[in-house]
Amino acid sequence: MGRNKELNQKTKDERRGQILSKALMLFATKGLAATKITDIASAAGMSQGLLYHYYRSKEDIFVELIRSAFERMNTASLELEKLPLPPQEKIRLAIETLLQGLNDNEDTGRYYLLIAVATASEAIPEAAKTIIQKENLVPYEVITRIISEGQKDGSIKDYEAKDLALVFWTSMKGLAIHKAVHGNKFKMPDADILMSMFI
Amino acid sequence: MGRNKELNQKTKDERRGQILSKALMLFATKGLAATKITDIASAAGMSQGLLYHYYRSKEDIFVELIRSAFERMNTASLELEKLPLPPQEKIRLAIETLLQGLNDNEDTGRYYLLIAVATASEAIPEAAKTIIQKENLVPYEVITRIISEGQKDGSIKDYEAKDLALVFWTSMKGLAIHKAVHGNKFKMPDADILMSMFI
DNA sequence: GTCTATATCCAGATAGAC
DNA sequence: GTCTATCTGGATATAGAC
Repeated sequence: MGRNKELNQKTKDERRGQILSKALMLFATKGLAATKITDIASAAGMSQGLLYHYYRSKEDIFVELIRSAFERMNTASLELEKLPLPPQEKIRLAIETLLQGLNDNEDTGRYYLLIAVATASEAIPEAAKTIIQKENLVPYEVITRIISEGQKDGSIKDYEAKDLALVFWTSMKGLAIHKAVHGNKFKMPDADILMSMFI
Repeated sequence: MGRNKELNQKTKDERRGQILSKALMLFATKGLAATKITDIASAAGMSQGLLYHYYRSKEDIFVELIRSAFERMNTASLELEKLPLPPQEKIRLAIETLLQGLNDNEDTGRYYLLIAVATASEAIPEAAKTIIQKENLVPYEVITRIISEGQKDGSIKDYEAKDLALVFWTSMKGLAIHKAVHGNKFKMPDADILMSMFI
């Protein structure tokens, strides 16, 4: 009995995961408003009606994805900061990991694209705006701290740390968008190019 | 008689310009699908009905803006290339002009944002896709040529010219998006930071 | 040229059968 | 859990009066 309940919960979670994955692709390439609930349902292989068994609305799905995107990005940022590496190596690792992620895992790029497009748009649910406002700064702050540390020991150039952090993230998001458009034809730039802003 | 016709045409063009300017702001901040035709009409101070006197559809307005955005961007690129300056000075001028434009003229940032978002989106009119496909490469090609020239005389670093051009433009578009979100709170980074990838 | 009113359509969400 | 059928609302575009 309890076992059945757990099993049901598990398959339900899996189903939700499928829906989220398809919705991520659609939201990233078409945006929230242009993505129809039927698009998501048919991409996930179910009827519109059934989709409402798993999510209460299109906006709920969107908010869930935004939450998840920031959780991944911010967790990764904070993990990076904790690594026992000198600051400039953290920056290099961040650049290489992000470029690699964009190349290898399609969802990685889509999460960044989703954040980039959602952050730029006013036409998103209030709940999503709240999350963005609360979470958006974390990666900037982490990178700023790493850069400041590297500037103290002289291993990172002496531009304003905030400026460097800004250019770091805007460049990454720009690359994510480009990747989303050109897909596999897109050859990653050499990480050294980006590194040369820092060292 | 002919004079009246000209005058009418002129005020009509002005009215179209007002509509385009308001639509640009809305499309840039909300996207095509989330922008309602009534939003545009009321922002331009007219009824929905009247708007259809000037444009046949919301998509027509969008396509017109895309066309105009690329015309500006590509003209500016080609003008830059023709200037009697050494290659690395052209790069520096491009960066400074773009950062300045983002700072001073609100529409400049919006045009870049419109291009960035439209290029990333599948949910745009076919006519817009055609324009993008045809025009999108011009700035990349111009910058690539300038970089190659600078590499011949040794004044620009020897990374792959195409990679450098890609990072150049993706960074610029990333900054444009950031500017659109944070508006006036947004302090431009030092142009030297971006230059340090090239020299 | 400009407005209000309206026809038409389409998408989000619900109801109810299986 | 899953589907089909349907209600409802809202947005595009048109018609017609001024």
